[in-house]
Amino acid sequence: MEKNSYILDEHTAAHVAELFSVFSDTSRVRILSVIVEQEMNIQALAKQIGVTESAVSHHMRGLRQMHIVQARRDGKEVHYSVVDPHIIALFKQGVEHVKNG
Amino acid sequence: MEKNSYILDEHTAAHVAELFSVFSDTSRVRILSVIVEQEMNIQALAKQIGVTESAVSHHMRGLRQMHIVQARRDGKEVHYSVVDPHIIALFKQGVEHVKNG
DNA sequence: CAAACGATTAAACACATACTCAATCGTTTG
DNA sequence: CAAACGATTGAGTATGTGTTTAATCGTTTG
Repeated sequence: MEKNSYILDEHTAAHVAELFSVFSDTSRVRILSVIVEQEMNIQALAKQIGVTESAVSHHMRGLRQMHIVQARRDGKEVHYSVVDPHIIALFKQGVEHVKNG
Repeated sequence: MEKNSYILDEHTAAHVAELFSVFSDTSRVRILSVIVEQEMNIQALAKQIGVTESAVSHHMRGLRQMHIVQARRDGKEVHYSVVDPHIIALFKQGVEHVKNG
């Protein structure tokens, strides 16, 4: 058994960090807490969170690029949701940890 | 059933974001990938990761303050490790998600 | 087809974060 | 008790990130 067999290589570690970064901002956490349960459009999210639609849209671009959210256009509105069950599970596990002390 | 019952309040969301921030940096992820499995001192970690001891120590201060790591002094050396099983599980779940595509 | 509306984008800014260097602390050991 | 060694801290810096404002895009509707 190698002595240093555990450490993650830089490349993998960077990806892990990138994944967790998704959940490392208060606004994004609030956005996700909603669209993990039900899809919602930019405007409604902006109103609930208390930031501009622009800010939400910026977050959504990042989340889209990371394949965390799915967009569905319906007329003028674009509805976002989270589909990947692994992502949902990871997020909820973090939330539960906080809620249970 | 309330329409907006899902959204996390700002305070809770901030704590969730803070928790996930622990895993949102490449160096910290590499540090944790080691001390989740075995305790290790600053110098050895610095060597493995390729940063200064100072940098590792700075990370450890943050991790200590968040109660993520435990320090054990042994002579001149301070050995760090992760003990909370919820934290370990959360971290490993993120790593697995990355490793399995 | 023009006005309205929701979403997106770009630019600019404020703030946070990770790092190194240098100085200092705490412990051991010659 | 002084030198050595590992760890910590503070200062300074460079880079990254979240936000807003203003302009523009895409779709619907009067």
